[in-house]
Amino acid sequence: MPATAPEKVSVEGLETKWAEKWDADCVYSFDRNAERANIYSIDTPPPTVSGSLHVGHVFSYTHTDVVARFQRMLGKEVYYPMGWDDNGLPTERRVQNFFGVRCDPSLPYDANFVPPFEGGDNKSSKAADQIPISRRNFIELCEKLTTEDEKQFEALWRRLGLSVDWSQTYQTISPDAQAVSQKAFLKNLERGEAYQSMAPTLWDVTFRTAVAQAELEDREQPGAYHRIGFDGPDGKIFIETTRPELLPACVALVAHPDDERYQPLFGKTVTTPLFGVEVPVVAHRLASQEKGSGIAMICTFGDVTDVIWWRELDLPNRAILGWDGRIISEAPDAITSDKGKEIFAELAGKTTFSAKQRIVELLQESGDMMGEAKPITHPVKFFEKGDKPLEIVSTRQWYIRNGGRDENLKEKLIAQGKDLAFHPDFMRVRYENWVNGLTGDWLISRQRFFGVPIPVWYALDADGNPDFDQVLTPSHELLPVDPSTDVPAGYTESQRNQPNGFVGEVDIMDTWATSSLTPQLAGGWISDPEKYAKVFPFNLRPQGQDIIRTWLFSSLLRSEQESGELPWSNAAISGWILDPDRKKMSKSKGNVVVPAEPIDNHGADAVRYWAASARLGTDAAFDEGQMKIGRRLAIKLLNASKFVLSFEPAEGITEVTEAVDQSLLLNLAEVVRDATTAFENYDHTKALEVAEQFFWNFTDNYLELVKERAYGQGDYTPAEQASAAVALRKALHTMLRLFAPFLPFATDEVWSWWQTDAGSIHRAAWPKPEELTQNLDASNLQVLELAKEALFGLRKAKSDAKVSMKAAVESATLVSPAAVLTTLRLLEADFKAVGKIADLAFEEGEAFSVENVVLAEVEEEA
RNA sequence: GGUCGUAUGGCGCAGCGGUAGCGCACUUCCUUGACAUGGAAGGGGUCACUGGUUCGAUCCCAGUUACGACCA
Repeated sequence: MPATAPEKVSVEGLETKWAEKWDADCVYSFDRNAERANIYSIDTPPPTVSGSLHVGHVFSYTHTDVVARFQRMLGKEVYYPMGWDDNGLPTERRVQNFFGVRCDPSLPYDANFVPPFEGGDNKSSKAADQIPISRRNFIELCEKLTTEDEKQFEALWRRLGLSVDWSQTYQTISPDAQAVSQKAFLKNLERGEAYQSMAPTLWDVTFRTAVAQAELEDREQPGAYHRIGFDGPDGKIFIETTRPELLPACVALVAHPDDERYQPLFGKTVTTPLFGVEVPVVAHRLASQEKGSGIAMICTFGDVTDVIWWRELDLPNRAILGWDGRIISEAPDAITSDKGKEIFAELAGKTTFSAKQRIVELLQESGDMMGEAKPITHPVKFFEKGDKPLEIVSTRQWYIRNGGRDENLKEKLIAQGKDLAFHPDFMRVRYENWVNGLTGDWLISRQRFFGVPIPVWYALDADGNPDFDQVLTPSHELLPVDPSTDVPAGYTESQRNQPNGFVGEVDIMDTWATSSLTPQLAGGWISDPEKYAKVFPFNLRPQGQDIIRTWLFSSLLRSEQESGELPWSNAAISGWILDPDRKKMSKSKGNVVVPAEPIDNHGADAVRYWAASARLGTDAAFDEGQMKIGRRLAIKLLNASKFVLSFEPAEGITEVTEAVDQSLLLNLAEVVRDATTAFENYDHTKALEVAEQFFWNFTDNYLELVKERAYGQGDYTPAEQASAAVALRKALHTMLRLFAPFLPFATDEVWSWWQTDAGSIHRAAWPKPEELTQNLDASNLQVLELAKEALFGLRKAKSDAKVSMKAAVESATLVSPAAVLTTLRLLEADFKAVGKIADLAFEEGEAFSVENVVLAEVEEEA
């Protein structure tokens, strides 16, 4: 096939040219008519569109893309969709600040609503200045805003060369996503996997919402031990507490059962200072003998240990904290003394901070507190997005069973995890640790306004009080519903909030309740069951290691509950991008690199090369040096290809006859084998490495050695010339395809110079070793390596003589081990040509070298 | 504190039970016919530390230290 390479080749401008061409030719379109067995489907992570992109995204998405491209070339029909995550707090805040609105689900939908402004500076605006609008209006604004963000993301992904089918996209707040989320919940409810419960709940006072185990983090906080005396049967008993303000919520004192100091007190009672409440002294294994005085007060509720004690020891509930994090107005019934009631009345309405100050003053006045508070630092639980410590408040919440309280389910989930191929394998441990460490079911209700509503109503009794046991649900065809505006079957809107009527659930679902359904969302569980059957279970879930406990776990759980099967067969876990100081890149550290920059500076293929050079599960540095190497590779590929294609085989000859030419193809066949195995094992770095190593050997050694012959000048027969030219083309044809997943732009550019009828390289067949080795003598495998050794000797001789590689040589002797001398003699003509040697002798020796070099007379330049 | 991972030339990384490799950087050399966004030849590491297994360990095992991530 004739080739038409440009005069001067360049990597500049390839991104735009090829992104447009691929789009126009639908190179990456998914053909839904393919057989299931021949489909490779990817559960792409939906990026948070209201967040900003950084190079970490480029890194991990490239890992997925090289796999997608490999599978496509293997002949698989690749389902590679893109999702946009616009459900959740980051988007909620952005919409609030951008449009100056806030979501209030109690308001009706206003079809003609116009926001007060557009383009807020994205800094937090005051709630008082925000116009309250209905949930539907809010979601519409969200879609409006995120559409812009999605365009930017898509443009970047196209520049990077992700082979996504852009007709397959979804949004996590879209009506379809809401329907999927609600249907899955309703089915959980029908099967008894979702339930509501009144229980102590970790509560964020800023966001005024319950928080799940997966959203917690511990932070070291300053605190102080206060030494407080309780009146016991034989005098004062001192406890040390960091939360004296919870004294009115005290229900018991607790010590370790083995603690001899307190054993005599077990079963007796003591009296709380200030409030005069009689509380028992109890024993529990979780009480620490070393901490403080070894005896602690149990309050409802100071921390999660209090909850455990309260539950296991069957203690009363004397909660004193409200949803706003302030002391409630009504004192617990246990406080009966006038003095106690008086003090409590003074505390009511105070924040925990000022309540603590006041209590300490009172304790010091009454002499119940010993000395001053002792400052300490200790770990305190926070909502990962919050900045105030979590409180524990008793509320009614919705839960989904997750194995935290069910050993059978836990075992099933662990077993499912063992069937999932993690890449790298050790990442499974993180999943198992999380499952084994679950302490309770998944709290999925959130007291927020923006999100997917929990699709239920409750019947009201004759007094207008909700009967939470009478849950009213919509039929699946009506989804999505919003209980704050829609009406349950059998009721009318006029019955809302009326005695014997109904009330809509106001809570929304945890964003993970929707994100855990990305396989169902991306596959079209509701919207396109036919497609869903073709793509589910997915072949690949790519994701970060930090969200194994959340996204991976919850997705696996939902699929297990819904269909009893794994949602994917492979999970590819990418590492982090570290800045040059080896610190994790994150917005808060201010060390984020915007992805457009490296693409501008080095080109997409170069950036992809850098990303693809890092193995799955391994953190990588942001390394521009690596991108320069990738760029050099892409440029070299263009130049070498142009050169290779400049050699036309002599008319009608297609045979590769020369030993060194056969050796090249035999070696390449091994590389194809290795690269294929590596890719099949999700080891893309290995696949890249072997291809790259071969390529540089190809240009530096083989190409140099045979180019004189390929020119056809000198004493070469047409068969010898053609042997080189044919081998060069075959090798190029294969190497381009090996590089295609990594350098999609440069490879398709070269491909287009000569494979004019074959379409995009990205739909070409992945190379097979057999394509190369037909009619070859396998014993020639080592010839290329020998030639290389001899070539090194030749170059060293010239380099030592400090002359150009092209300096003419009158005579020289090639010394080599006897065993290979015969083989080397076959290459005499090539050696003489590349070394410009007039007279080449061969001689036996221990190692390869070139001796007795006599340089030709050089005419002195004037 | 627990779990997992990492520790190899200045930097970034491969590797393997038999006394170390690649790329960048560095030194020296090469001007013209694919490529100066190039080519060639070199120098440089007791493979974190301590024990153990082995004929032999950078590679296997145990422990220590440092760094990172996740969890508490």
